[in-house]
Amino acid sequence: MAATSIDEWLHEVVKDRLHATGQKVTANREALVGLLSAATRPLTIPEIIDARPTIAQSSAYRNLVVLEDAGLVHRIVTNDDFARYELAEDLTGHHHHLICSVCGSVQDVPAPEGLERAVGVATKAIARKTGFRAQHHRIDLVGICQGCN
Amino acid sequence: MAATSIDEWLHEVVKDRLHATGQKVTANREALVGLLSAATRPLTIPEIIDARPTIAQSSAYRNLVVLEDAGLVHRIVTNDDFARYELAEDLTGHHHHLICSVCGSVQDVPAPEGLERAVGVATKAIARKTGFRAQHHRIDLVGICQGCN
DNA sequence: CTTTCTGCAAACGATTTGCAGCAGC
DNA sequence: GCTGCTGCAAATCGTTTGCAGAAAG
Repeated sequence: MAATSIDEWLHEVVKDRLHATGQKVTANREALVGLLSAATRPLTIPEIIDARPTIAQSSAYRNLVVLEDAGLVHRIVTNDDFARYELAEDLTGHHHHLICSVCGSVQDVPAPEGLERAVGVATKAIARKTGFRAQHHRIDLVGICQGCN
Repeated sequence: MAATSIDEWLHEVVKDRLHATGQKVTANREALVGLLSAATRPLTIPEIIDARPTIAQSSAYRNLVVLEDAGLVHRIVTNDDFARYELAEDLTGHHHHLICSVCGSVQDVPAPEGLERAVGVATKAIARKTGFRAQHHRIDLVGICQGCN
């Protein structure tokens, strides 16, 4: 089965950004991007290793750093034991996270437009008052996920 | 010099909540709350130990867990090396965080009213769509602080 | 061919924990 | 006085790193 055009586009982007930072395209790196791209939520290292046991844990950590430096991957830290990784937002679209306070799971949710507008307004007001120049923002809803209800 | 009435109220709350969870009031615990209450931003363990070198590091970690379980303290994890601690929001008022991507510092900022309203609307819409029942939210602006400009 | 990646195993470092003595109540 | 806190030092565990052989370009 041929790859979809979206996958081809993604692999093109991966190649470009890796080369731009002087890195090579390898099977491990493509597998990592493929995994993250297929997930609808940020993944932990154990989840990644479970899904691709042939990737050594140290290689996973190392490559996720490389991919993050290349601007392809974003690392998220919650109160959970493990960090989580997702594709950069310019590849997935802007979104926020629903974090379950019971089971610790993290779920993606598209950013509501009204909320984004309000953040923009607030950001400007804060810049005026404090001199803080925001580059981006992060909104988490913490609560109880459907599965834990 | 007598303690201010606010401090007395705070110590009363600390006593009540510690007792409610079967814990004792100790000098270390009061010192920790006092430090966090005086700060206008969440503090790291090194900052806390610097300010009160008589508290053993392990006691600081242990007591912050106790205070968190008592609902007095809130633990925050950023991408920085250390976790940060602040008083629970029902003691300080609802606020958000400005996180500097250069120096890693974290600064408190009061929650703008319009933004809170938009979050409330978005939360309801998300609950309807996904079944996620939000208990609270967290908004971080990531950017460059005044000092790093 | 040269440079960079990979896997293994060892190192690192923030946080946690066991234990013997001290303090809250 | 009994229970639970404190400090010290050792253990834990997610993450990072050194090194020798393998792959990318």
